Amino acid sequence: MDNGMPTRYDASLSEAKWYEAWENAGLFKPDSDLGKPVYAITVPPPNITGSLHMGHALCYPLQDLLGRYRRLRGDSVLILPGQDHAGIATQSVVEKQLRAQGTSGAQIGREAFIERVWEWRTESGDTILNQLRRLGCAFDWSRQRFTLDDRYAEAVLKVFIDWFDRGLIFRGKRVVNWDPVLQTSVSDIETERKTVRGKLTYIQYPYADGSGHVVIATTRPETMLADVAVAVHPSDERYKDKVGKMLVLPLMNREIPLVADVYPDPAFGSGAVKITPAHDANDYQVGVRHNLPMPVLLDARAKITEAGGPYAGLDRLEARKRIVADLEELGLIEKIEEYDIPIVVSERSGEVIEPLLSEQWFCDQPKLAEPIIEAVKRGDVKFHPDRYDRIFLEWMENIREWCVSRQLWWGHRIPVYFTDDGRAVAALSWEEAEKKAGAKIVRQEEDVLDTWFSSGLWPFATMGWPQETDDLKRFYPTSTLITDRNIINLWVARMMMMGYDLMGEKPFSDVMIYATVLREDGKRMSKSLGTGVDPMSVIETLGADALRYTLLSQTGENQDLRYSERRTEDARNFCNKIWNATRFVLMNVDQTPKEPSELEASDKWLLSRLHLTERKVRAAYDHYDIQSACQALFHFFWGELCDWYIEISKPRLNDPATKETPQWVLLTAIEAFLKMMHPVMPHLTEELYQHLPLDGKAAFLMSADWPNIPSYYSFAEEEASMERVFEVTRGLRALRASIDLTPMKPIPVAYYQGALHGGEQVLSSQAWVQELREGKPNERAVSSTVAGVDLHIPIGDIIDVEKLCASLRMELAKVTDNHDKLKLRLENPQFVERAKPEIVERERATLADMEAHITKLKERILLFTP
RNA sequence: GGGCGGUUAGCUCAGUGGUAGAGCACUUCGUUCACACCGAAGGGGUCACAGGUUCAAAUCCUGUACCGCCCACCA
Repeated sequence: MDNGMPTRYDASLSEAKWYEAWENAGLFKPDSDLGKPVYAITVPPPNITGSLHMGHALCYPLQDLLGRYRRLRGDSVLILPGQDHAGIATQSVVEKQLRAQGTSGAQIGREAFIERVWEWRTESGDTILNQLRRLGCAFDWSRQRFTLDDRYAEAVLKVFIDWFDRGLIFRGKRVVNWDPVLQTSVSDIETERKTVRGKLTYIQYPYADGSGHVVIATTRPETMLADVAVAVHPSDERYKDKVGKMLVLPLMNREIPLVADVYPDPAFGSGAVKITPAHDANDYQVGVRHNLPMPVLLDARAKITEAGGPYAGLDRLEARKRIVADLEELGLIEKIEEYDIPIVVSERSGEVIEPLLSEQWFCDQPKLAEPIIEAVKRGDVKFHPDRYDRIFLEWMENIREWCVSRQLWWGHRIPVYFTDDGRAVAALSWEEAEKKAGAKIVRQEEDVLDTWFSSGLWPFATMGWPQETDDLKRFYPTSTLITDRNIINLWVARMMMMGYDLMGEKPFSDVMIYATVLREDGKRMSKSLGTGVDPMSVIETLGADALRYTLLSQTGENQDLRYSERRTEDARNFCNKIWNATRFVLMNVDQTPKEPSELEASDKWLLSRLHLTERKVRAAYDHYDIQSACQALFHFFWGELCDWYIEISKPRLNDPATKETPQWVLLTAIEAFLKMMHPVMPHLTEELYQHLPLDGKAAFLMSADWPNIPSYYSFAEEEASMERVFEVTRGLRALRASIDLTPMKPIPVAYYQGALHGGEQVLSSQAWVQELREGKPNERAVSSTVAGVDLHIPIGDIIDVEKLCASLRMELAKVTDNHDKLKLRLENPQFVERAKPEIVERERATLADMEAHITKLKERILLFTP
């Protein structure tokens, strides 16, 4: 009878088993039936340096959920995973390893270094992918891609060459973010803005003609060595007659001009700004406008160059101290103030970023952005939540050139070759470059491309582009992109630009932005601070499905999600509840029951709820509103199927003459529920599905169809009457509990007056009521009224009369209070006039009920008052 | 400086005009053969604040405060 199923669900037994079974059955690959609608996701590639964190444990199962859902709905689904070489992140990890071994990249050279990185990748690169398997992600591993695979790399170079030839990529001198430790330019996303307490130093720059001085303020005094001007606002009265004069740059004894420019804010400090074009993006603009020289003061390691004269060779911070001291000695320091300085820090090295003028490769994003803006405005690509439409558009409209070159080794080397006569051509190889240039090539560009350049091709390079593969034809454009909000601009925008430009079509239709997973206290999880929760250890103790449910059931339009392990325990309990309820059904059903011709009210009620649940869940999944789907499923299963239907049907199940109908209803409900729950809890549902005695079921739940709940399972009348029955049942239980003040045996008899709508059976099946009678008892009883039904439980004299009266009076006070308020409202002519008629009608009925209730309460109080 | 999100029960959050909801936690009761990772009954909220619109506001409008995130060239 117990069919061998233990009383607790053991996640560790099921999870590995079913994952392997699915994979062996080839279920992670798209259906070969070309007639089916397609659903495709190219999964955001995790870094090869990565290991799983809670954000991943949400993001990847979310994609798995969508894939599994669409599969059940009958689509041919492709979920294509892969990895990103993550240039700067990976290179800095390997550099660190080399340093620990007492060597460095510079020492072993480019080729040996790259070899080392590849070695490291094969060693530990697949860790995170295996962790995704552990989470149950049904991804098509046979199509797995890596951004440095040969074919992928060729696609990257082809794009570069194409854009170079079309003038969309060009070389230029700009002020970029320079990381002095990693010695490369870095993108804005690889930097972090902070404010630190520092000093603002006011320095006097004397006029060359001896007519006094100008005071400038700076947070980086050492940059003065490369100053080429001082700027003031043209409208600034204080300098009206001084513009054009020359100043003597202290310490360097160089003459620099006082220029008028719109950049300085006259309200700030003295209104005069020192101009260092090579080390500040604003100053650079001023330098360009006034055609000023741009001496570079810092080298790649942020040491002072020859341009710094006597300070050459010093580190910038050392130079800063010396310069302030020297100026002090000269009496040129006006004052030094404590000041909150905004600084930019490299995410990878932690070092303060130096703005540095250097020669880099740039991509003309403003040009590429044009079609994107139109597309989003047209609704070609939609964001979820939709507020991101505007945020995205705003950024696209203000987009700037993109520095695509990195001074790294790990990545796609820029395919630009220089000829002996100084020209640059882009080509796939040295030979091709010579042919293309018609000249001798002397060297190839050393820099590599920004990681985002290659990941921007992800939706189509993974499918074999630039070849016209079958996958591309079938699955591009993809359906949904799931990502976190931090990389909308850096990654999503690039995929859009590259997709529209190179494929002539959007890369995906929907972009879903998921919540940031925070700690329980609302703070960020930080790996370096050790405040993160490790998903793998949670999976070990509570199971992958419980973790998935925890995160997915909190996924909607919210921007943050607080993770609490307690919630995963609740989710585990839910798994167990599903396990045991199904176990109960299996203990009572040994073969497929036939669909009955006649249903009782409770059967119709459950089927009706099932029907409604299916509609809710489907709509919720369709709108990425996973939390509503989970809520509907939880409520249906625990609150309706378990709490009510199973209990109600027990007497019928125990009688061979009546058991078949509830058997069929239970099996129908369980099967449908498992299917709907499957995208969230794939392992548990598969395990249970395999036990179900269903004729002609699919080999795997994973490959089954979405449940078909016919609309004739909708029974409004039975729903309403059963709800009333439940209310009465709860009322009787409450009545029982209210007299349980003293030890009580089961109630021998309960009375009722009023229409039970077929609920007699439900009430008498309650084991604690031995007999149910219609009418009113002659003896003393406690009573209450629920849903228009009077309930009485005879009590003899074993009761605390005072306590009972007190609680009756409290109830009376409460009801009277509500009654008076409602009455007042109904006496207000404006309410009766202006409110919707059905509202007024309803309120009148409520008032009548309240009046009846009050009368009864008064009677009952009298009954117990001596 | 600009923009966005949030503020509802002890905790985590649903709830877009009609007398406040869920899960957990808490209190009391209960080991009747699916499940104690369970069941039953309870207690608990002037819906951040101030105005306004409306017969009616957690819900719509305006403003304020606090928390968080994003963007930004103030030395």
